[in-house]
Amino acid sequence: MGVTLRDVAKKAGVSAVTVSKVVNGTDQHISEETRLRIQKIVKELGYVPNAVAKGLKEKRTNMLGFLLPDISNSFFPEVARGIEDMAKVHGFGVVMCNTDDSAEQETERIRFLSSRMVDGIVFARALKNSNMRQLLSSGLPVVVVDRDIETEHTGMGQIFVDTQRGIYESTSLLIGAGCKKIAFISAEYAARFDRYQGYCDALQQAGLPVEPKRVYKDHYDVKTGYEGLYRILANTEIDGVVCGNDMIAVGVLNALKEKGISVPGQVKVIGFDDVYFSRYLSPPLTTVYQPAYQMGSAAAEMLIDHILYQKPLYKKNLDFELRIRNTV
Amino acid sequence: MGVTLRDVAKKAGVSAVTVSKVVNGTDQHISEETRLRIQKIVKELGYVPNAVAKGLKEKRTNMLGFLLPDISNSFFPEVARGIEDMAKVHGFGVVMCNTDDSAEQETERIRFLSSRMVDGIVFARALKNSNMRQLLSSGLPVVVVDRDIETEHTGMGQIFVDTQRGIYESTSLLIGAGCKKIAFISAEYAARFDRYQGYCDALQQAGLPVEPKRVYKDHYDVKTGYEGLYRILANTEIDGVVCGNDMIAVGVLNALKEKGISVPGQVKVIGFDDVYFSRYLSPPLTTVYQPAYQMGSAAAEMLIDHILYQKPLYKKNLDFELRIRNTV
DNA sequence: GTGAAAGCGCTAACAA
DNA sequence: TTGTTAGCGCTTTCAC
Repeated sequence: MGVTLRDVAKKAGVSAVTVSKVVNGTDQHISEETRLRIQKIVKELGYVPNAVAKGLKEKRTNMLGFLLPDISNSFFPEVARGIEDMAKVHGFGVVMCNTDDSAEQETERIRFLSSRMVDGIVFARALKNSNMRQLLSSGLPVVVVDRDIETEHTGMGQIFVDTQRGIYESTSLLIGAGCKKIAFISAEYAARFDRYQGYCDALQQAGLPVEPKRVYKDHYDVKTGYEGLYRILANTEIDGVVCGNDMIAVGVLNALKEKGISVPGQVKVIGFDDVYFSRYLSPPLTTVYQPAYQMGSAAAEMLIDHILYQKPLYKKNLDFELRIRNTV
Repeated sequence: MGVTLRDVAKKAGVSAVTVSKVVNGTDQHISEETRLRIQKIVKELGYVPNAVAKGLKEKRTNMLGFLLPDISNSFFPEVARGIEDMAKVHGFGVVMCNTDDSAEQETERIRFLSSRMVDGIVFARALKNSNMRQLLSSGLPVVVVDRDIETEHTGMGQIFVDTQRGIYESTSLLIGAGCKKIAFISAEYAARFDRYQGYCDALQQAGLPVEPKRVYKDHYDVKTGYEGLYRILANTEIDGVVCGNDMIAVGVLNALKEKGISVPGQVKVIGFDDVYFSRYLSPPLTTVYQPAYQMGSAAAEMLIDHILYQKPLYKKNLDFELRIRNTV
C-alpha cells in the first residue's frame, strides 16, 4: 500500500483515469505505448490497487462473511477451508465470525459484516433458526450450509445433506448386521431433516419397535454420548447404537469400553459426519460421511456466481456416504 | 447498509458532520437537544456507519488478517478462535487466509490483505521462514504465532512456546517411567526450538545414548507416526516413543496396536499439542498441552494494543503443560 | 486515445 | 454549537 494511482499517473505523465483503465483493462482504446509504459511503472513502483477505495466506489468489496457456531468444533474447519479455497479462486476473501449459536451474536455479527459491505454471507449452523429473518432483511445474499434447517427461507441459497435419510441408512446398516435392540443418541431439536425420524423409519421398516427407553437426546457432544449410553443401559438392553454425530459416538465408545462391553461384538455403533479422527478411534468408527469441504466450496461458489453474474441462488443436496469401518 | 450519514442529517435538519460527531462522540459541544434528536433518528432509520468508507478515510479498517497453513489441521482452529474472540472484543474482524505453507500463497495473500488495508496480521506457521521479509516490507504490524521459528525477526511480535523444553520434559517423563530405549518421531526441519534437541538433551542428561536407529523424521502427520514406528522396529527394540505432535502419536498408537504391542505395558508413548481428541484415544494419550486458544488471543491482543495505542510489539513465551493420561 | 468532473460515505481541520 | 471545505483512492461518464 501507500503507492496510489496518482503516483503511477504522475510518473507516467498521464492522468489517474488512464492508469485505472490500464490496470483494470477497462478500455480498449489506449495506445499500446501508453499501456506498456504504465504497466512498467506499475511494476517499478509496486503499485497495488487499494481494494477498500475500490470497494467503496463500486459497492462491491469481494469479501464474503462466514458465520458459524464455532470454528474449533470439528466439521466447521473443513467447511471453512472449502469456502476460502473457492473464494480465493475468484479473488474473494472471507471474514470469519464465530457466534456460538447465539442469536444476539448472530445479529451483531450480521450488522458488523453488513457495515463492512461484504458481498454475501455463508451461514453455517447447527441449530435454531433464530434470526434468519434478520439475515434476510440485511439484503445480503445468503447461502445456508445447513445440517438441519427448520423451515424454508425463500431468497436464501442452501447447501444441505439429507441427514434424515443418512440416519435411516445408518440405522438400516445396524439392522442388516443383525441388531434388534438399537439405541438412538443425538441432540435435542426439531429440524427439517429429523435424524430421529430417520431412525424411527428404519426400525418400522424392519418391523422393529421404537422403544423410548432406548432414545436419549441432549447435545452433539461427547458427554451426551457417554451419559446417554449409561442412562439407556440402566433401563434396558441394547445391541446397537445409532449416534447423531461422531462426537456422540466417541462418548458411546468410551462408555462401552468402561463397561467392558465389546464393540462390535456385543454392541455395534455407528456415527455421523466422519470427522477426520474417527478413523483413528479404536475400533475405527463406522460412520456416515458428510462432505464438509464440498459443502463449503459449493456454498461459496453459489454465492459468488450470484454476486458476480446474478445467477439465482438455489438449493443443493449433497450426498452423504456410508464409511464402513470396524464398529459394526 | 444503504442509509447514510446524509440521510440521517437530512431528516434531522443538520449537517452530516454533526451526525458524524454525535455517532462517534467526537465532539462535546453538541447541544443535548440535537444529540438526542439525532440519536433518535439514527435508531429510527437503523443507521449503521459504513465501515469501508470510514476505513478509507481513517486509514484504519479494524480488520486483522490471519495467515495460517490450514484451518482444517487441528491446533489452528483453536488459535483462530482465540484470535477472533479477542478481536471481537475490540471491534475488530478477522480475515482468514489458508496458505498451505506455500511461499507463493503467502506472498499473494499478504498482498491481498495489504490491499484490503487490514491493520495487522497474525501469522501462524509451522515451518520455513520463507518470506518473513516480505511480510515485514509490507509495513504491516505482524505477530507470529509460532511453534518453531527459525530466526529472530526484529519488528515482529511473537507468541511462542518453548517446544524444545517441552520435548525435553516429555522425554524425561518417559525416562522417569523407566524407559531406556526411547524412539523419537517428528517432522524434519531446523527450528529455533528444536524438538529433536530437547529429546537429545533429556537422554544425555540421563546418561542414555542417542541412537540414530531410533529416530525418524518426516512430517507432522499420522502417516509419519505409523511408518516411523514400523521403520524403527525393523531395526531395533524400543520401550518408549516421544512424538513431535499428537497426530504422529496417533499413527504410533495404531501401528503398535497392529503389532500387538501393549501400551503402556511394553511401550510407552507421549504426544505433543494435546489436540482435543487426544483424550479420547485408547488408551487416552499422555501428551504436552500447547495453549492454542491462548496463543491466538494473546497474539490478537498484542496486535490490537499496538494498532490502537502504539504499544510496542514484544515476544511472549507461553507455558506448555504435561497432561498425564494413560500411555505412559 | 485521453482526461476532467463528480462522487462512493466518511471525518479532520477550521470557520462561522 | 454547528457547518463548510477538502480529501481518503478509486471508477464511471462524457467531453475533448
